[in-house]
Amino acid sequence: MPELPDVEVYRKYLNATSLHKEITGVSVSSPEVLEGVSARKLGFRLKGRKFGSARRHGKYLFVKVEGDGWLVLHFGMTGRLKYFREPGHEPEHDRVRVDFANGYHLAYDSRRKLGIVSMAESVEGFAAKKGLGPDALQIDAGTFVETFRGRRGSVKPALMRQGLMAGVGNVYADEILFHAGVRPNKKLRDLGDRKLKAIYCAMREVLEEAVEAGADPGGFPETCLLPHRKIGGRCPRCGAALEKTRLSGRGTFYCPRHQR
DNA sequence: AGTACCACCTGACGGC
DNA sequence: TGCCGTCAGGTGGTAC
Repeated sequence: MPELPDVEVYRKYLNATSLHKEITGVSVSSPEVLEGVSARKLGFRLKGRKFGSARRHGKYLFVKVEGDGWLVLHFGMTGRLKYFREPGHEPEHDRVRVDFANGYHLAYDSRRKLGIVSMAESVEGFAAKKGLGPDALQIDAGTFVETFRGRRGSVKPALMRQGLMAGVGNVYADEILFHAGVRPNKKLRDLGDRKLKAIYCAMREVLEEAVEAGADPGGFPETCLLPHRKIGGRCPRCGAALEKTRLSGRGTFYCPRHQR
């Protein structure tokens, strides 16, 4: 799930639940998700401290640890957060858990363990180390056009390259191109500035609406691709059968009729 | 510079 | 019912 809108929703969730409470413990049941920090060290750095507010860059969530750097969360394909109290309510694949003095816990849950939990001294430093481009909701139209103009290759894989721009993943790339009326395998060198600007506008609209909808697939209007994004799905605008192809190894859906 | 393919890991689903 | 192949919204490495 977690692309930019999902992570933005997690950020709000974390802000609403987990700030300014003393951390009394940290347990790591799957140390494989830790990157560059041991379970012991993570506990040592968090215990007795509190979370300040959270930031997001692309698909990464950064939680300020008051007095000591940032906790970094990346969700891979199956990660999520859950704040809970009762022992029976912990999520099924609880990999790292933070305990608070009020008796509640924040769980980093990840079935496939493809995400990471780490610590960083600064958001900017971490983003630079990972080679992340500007955030997809922060980038301005001019920078967007310059970034993608005249590049080799197809438009969709480029939109998903976190080094060029951070935050867009497979599903939202399809959604954005659907709204912009551009075929995912369209070569960037064949797209003029006007069309790139249209893709930029579609991107903003799609991402902002997705955040508003709580990144809940059920919260998307029927006019979006997402509710129809499956084999046998039909274009909500013209009823044409959606095509499914593979691009850069990723499942890709589009309407053959008005994405050209 | 891009892309295809594999790997990481686990589970769901469809076909037989 | 059970087994098997395939696929899944992320990222990173390798080999063209």
